[in-house]
Amino acid sequence: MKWEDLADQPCSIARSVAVIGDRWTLMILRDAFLGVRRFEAFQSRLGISRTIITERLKLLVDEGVLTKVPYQERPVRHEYRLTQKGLDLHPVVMAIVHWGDQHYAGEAGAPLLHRHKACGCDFHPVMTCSECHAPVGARDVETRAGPGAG
Amino acid sequence: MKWEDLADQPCSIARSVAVIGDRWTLMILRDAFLGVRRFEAFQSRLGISRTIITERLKLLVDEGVLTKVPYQERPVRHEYRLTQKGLDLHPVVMAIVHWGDQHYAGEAGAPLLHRHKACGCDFHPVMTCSECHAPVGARDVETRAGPGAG
DNA sequence: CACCTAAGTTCAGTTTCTGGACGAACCATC
DNA sequence: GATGGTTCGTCCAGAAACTGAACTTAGGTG
Repeated sequence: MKWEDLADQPCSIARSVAVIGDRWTLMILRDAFLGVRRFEAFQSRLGISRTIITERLKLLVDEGVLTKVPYQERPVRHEYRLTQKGLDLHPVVMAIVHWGDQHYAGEAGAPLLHRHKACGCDFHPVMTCSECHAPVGARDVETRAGPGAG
Repeated sequence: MKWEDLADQPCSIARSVAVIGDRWTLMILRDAFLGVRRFEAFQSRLGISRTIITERLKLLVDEGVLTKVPYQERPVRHEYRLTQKGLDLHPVVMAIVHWGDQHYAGEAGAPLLHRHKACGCDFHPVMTCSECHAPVGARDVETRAGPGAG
């Protein structure tokens, strides 16, 4: 199987991974959630080839995760903003952060803290069931084929 | 910046992405959560180079996400099982699945359904605040440097 | 003996990524 | 009006990663 074939699999992970599943795309999304909006800022923060930045931003725009908004005319310059589809990735990003905090934070603790504006507390994300609202662990879930299965 | 430098960044996303952030590793983890345990099964399900399977399984074992357990002697054969650290990735995987279900499911619906054993319902994951237990959206969170910042 | 399984390894050829230079379109300063 | 700066890219040669296919190891089956 090749990368491009992932998008055609009857699997939501494969389809998502086809879009966001490489290292630099995930790092670009991290920065986007931290408020980074401009090409130069993505490039200098990540310190990687401009070619890759160009290509990844284009993919994310084509997929509707980011949108290109002009912030000045003459010369026209664009910035990249998260769309609603991009904002929907927030649970993915928070879940990855939390896993990193759990397993790779040194003695000093987490590099970043997240405060829930509504309650004012520093928090970590807890995955719960949409139906009964109880926390859900790996062993509490049974998987079976759905209507969109191949 | 290069791939290997990601692990040294003072950022939980970078550190996590250094381990799980490439397409094939994420696909291997998907299969692991679906109960796949053997080299041949990973290889034939993904249809990719055996070299990559070998390399990715080794990385995941070295990182403590999977563990190699002999399931027979003479000849000795191993299977790969998720450790607790691996099971901790469940929220990440569920968040990715949910995003795919939201944005890439066709008219037919989701390819896979997830039932919460405790309540018996098909559910989707909801990210909530560990402190006040309310659902958390992208705009409800404020980020600031933590004790482990660089 | 010939053939099969499971879990890898090896390797030549192809694809992708990297770092660095370059280009376009404008603005500011001297 | 020449020089330099900013922002967002493109282009290219070399390096790294990935692919497909054959091969290996250690046994099991008929």
